[in-house]
Amino acid sequence: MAPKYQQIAERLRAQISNGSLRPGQRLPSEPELAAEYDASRNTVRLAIAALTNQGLVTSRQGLGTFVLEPARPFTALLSRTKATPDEQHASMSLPVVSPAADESEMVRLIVETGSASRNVAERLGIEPGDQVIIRRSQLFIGDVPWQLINSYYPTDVAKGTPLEQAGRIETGSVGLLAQLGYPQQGFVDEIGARMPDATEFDFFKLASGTPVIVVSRTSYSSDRPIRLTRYIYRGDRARLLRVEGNVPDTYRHA
Amino acid sequence: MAPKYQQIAERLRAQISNGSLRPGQRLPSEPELAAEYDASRNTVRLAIAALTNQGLVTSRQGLGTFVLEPARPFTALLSRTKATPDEQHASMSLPVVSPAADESEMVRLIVETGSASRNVAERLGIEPGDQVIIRRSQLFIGDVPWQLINSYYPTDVAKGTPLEQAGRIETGSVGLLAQLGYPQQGFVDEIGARMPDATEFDFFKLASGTPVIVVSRTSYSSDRPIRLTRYIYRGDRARLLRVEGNVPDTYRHA
DNA sequence: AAGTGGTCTAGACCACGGG
DNA sequence: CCGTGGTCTAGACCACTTC
Repeated sequence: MAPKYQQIAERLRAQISNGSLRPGQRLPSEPELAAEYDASRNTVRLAIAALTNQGLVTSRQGLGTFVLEPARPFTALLSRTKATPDEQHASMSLPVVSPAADESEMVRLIVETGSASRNVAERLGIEPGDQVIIRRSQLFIGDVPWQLINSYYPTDVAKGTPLEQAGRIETGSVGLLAQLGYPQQGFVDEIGARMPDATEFDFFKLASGTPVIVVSRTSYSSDRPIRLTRYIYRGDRARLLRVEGNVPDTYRHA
Repeated sequence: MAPKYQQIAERLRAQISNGSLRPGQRLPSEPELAAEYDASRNTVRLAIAALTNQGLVTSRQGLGTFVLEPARPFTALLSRTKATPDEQHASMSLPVVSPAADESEMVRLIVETGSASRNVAERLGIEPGDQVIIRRSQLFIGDVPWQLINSYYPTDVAKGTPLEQAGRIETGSVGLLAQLGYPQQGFVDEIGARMPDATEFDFFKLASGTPVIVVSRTSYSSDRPIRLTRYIYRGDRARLLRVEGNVPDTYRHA
């Protein structure tokens, strides 16, 4: 015999998946559910908490609890079959293939100096606590928060360069690094998922229970790491696409 | 003024991050915390639920609530600079680089026939509901559940072949497909993250709040999809590694 | 003002794990 | 046995939204 709150959650889940509770629709209020299932309001709230953690519903004070729309994922390319390495590295962000890349728009860029955490130091080949120059960007597609980008540069690479200033880098940061004597010759991507921190939670307006995907790209020039870039996406709306070998052109799953 | 349960959560979070509560250590019991913070036990439980959802602690009935060990991630390779395409595709699973691949061990393989979901059908170029042959594997590293692999084959490809039988494929499934007239010529990877379903939750013995990473690989032969393989990892212990261009050999971050 | 979810209390009994 | 977390109740008051 499953606990009562799990039974209530199961009934509501079933109503959501069979369509009798549609996306956007309001659930019965907590007192109504309590009466319907002969339970206390706290027990009903336990059931709703379970559904919230699974990303099925979201509650708003004063309004009610609503079935979430299934997320339409955006897709970012990790590689392109036909792009030259230059093209592939020119853009600061990973290219977006769906929907149209034109909608992409950067709205905020913060440049600051900080000390390297253990993880950052390890990848940049410096000591934890060493100064690094950090460029933080927030990108939107239309008005939807799409990704956070945090780039870390060793001080000896970026000190006294336009990288230290806020504002767009006209030639692209890869081009600028090449001009500075650090042509990008390769990179390593590490891909992981975790629960968001408070900043990420707020930026993406996440529902509780939604993870983020993190792509950590360490770029190298002549065997020396020159940059670490972290691309952070909300897990429920991002798909990373990678193509290898010959595949038909019809792989663009919406 | 933040709600009391958030204040309690914040205090406990601070004790965890500053080391006064160490990984593996038991938290004070719920009645003790209630007394310490002059709160009811339900309020303490709200605070603990918040920490659980963030993957910081886990509770076990009859024992207590414990600070989780920070996960030591395993790393799987999405690409290798020096491997030939054949080497790269020979293994059913993505190669593990850390720790030693020798520890990898498959313990369970189930082969069944089912009907294609919308997502599977779309990628295999068939109709939803069409029959597909499904091979499900569970892999461990040592005795740690490491990944789930679900492979979907169109019936006209796999019907009457060893793919339909349980048991290892001696030449590797890619070699077998080539013998059957479907040499693998390319693939598309789609990478995403989501919260686990019940099967995944049990297999990985996940704590509430841990996402899974899913790599969906569609393999093509002569412009025709011949297989869809889903590699499912627990998000807190998996890192996917991808190398492009020339990088030093020291990128093996433990 | 009325209805919603958010927070909180002070109890109760149950299920599990270890001595 | 006892102490742990798991479930559940029946209230209360607060904060937010809409009318």
